[in-house]
Amino acid sequence: MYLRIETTSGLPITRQVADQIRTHCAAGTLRPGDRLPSVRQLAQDLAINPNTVLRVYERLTAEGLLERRHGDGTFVADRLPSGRLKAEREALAQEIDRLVRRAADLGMSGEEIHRLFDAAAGRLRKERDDASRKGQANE
Amino acid sequence: MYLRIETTSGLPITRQVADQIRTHCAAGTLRPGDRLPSVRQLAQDLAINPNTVLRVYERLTAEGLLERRHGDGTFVADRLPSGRLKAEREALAQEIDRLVRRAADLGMSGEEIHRLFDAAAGRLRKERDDASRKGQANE
Amino acid sequence: MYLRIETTSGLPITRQVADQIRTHCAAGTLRPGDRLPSVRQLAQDLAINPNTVLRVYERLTAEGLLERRHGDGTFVADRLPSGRLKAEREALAQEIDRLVRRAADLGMSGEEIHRLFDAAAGRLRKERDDASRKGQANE
Amino acid sequence: MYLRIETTSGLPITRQVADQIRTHCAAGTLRPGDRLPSVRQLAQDLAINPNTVLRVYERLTAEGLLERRHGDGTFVADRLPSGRLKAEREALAQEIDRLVRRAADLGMSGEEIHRLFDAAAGRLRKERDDASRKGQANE
DNA sequence: GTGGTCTAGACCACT
DNA sequence: GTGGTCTAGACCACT
Repeated sequence: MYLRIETTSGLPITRQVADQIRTHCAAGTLRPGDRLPSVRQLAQDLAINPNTVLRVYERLTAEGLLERRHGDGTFVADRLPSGRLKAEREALAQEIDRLVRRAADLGMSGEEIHRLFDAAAGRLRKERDDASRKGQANE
Repeated sequence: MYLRIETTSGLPITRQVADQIRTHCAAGTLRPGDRLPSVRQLAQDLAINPNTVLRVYERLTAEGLLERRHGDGTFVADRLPSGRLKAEREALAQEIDRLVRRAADLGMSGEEIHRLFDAAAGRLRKERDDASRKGQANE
Repeated sequence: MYLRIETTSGLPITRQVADQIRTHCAAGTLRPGDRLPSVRQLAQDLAINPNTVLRVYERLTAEGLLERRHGDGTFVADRLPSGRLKAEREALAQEIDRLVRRAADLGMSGEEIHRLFDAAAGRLRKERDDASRKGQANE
Repeated sequence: MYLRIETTSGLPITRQVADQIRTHCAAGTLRPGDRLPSVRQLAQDLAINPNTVLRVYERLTAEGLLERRHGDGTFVADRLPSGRLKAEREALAQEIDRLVRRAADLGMSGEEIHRLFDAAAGRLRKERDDASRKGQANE
């Protein structure tokens, strides 16, 4: 599970982390019963305060997405609320709307945007290839 | 100048409004010397509190993007800080990065994203066509 | 709305405060649309940390019992989740169960417990009479 | 000695177990020199972690209520701290206060509370009768 | 004024 | 080790 915080995005840290966990649950990268990193561990990985992670876990637990077991750890709920993937895709579509609107305001053509998309997709593919190759090398 | 607020985006209202004004200045939709809507007017249009608009105008004035003329109104600065367009395009590229990353996490292919983008672009074109046709009718 | 914290009860402060607000909502002492004390105000009244109050309001909002309006205040939700009163009465019955069990373990007779109940009820009646008389005097 | 844990009460498990042992010592159900269940046994009976039981025994030993004899077991102290029963009854009276207050907040009359109490007492009597009858059968 | 986010740190409860 | 509660305090966003 890759999580990352973008300081430039303007979104509160808690929102960014929660969104990404929601995405992973919807996509199946996180499955029912999976253990999440401990509060302290994730806080250290993301270089944020443990209370901030705790707040995210609390909210997602209230949403029914996670389960916290005292003294044991935090887990993806056994029975995920339904319709997650659809909701996530709709949220994504809405973000694409926003982005296209902004690109249009900047006077970019459709082709330019497609090119930016492709460049971003390429960068991501490369980044993840590198990561997995490195992972193999470590084995 | 089209401005809109998305309550679902998670971004603070001030940030959304400021970003859009910055974009318009960078793109040339707003040009040096152009008058912005009055604080009260914009607040009413966006259905937000005037103080929120005021804070945006203050912030953009501090950035050198706007000029407030006492008793007259708020205007785009005569001499815009340079490099705005480039900065805006870079910010956009970064958002596209984030979005592609999220789409990938949701298990979407590059083609699917392009399709979503085209749909969004189509919707926007239609919306603006309608708006301008309606505008002509009003003249 | 009377709220009080008992340090001897062993229950976390957040739980005590949340329980009492739930009770008031179920009983109708707090009605849909009613404004709650501000986070800072309630924190001061109860002599606890504002973050603690905030956490209570957050949880009850997630439960659908309260609504927070940014920059405005916290309110009882317009449409309360149904079945609150029944749930509260059941919770109370369960507590009475616990208490009777403990009294029995202490070797108290049924009559003794009834007498304790009556004494407690008398004390409370007197306390609230005094409070309302004082309230009238202040007018 | 009957012990039970209520997950709905909001009280920490350690507190619940310790309270009940204190009650039994005050009431004389547990007498000086009596052997308590082993840490593992009690943990198994209550379906909790042995460390949790251990912490309770440690705490009550520090209070002077229990004595741990290395390699032998845990026992009620030979000389119990004085005034236990009175303290327990006062704690109970305080809980009744809390409960009456909450019932009043829920708009219940004194009669209703008495009725709830009688129902609870009846249930408990039946439960213990059944348990002792079953116990005789086992002999 | 109102709520919201985040950090830092102490101490507790459960496995 | 794990999560949970609470305090203190800084700074931000919205009415």
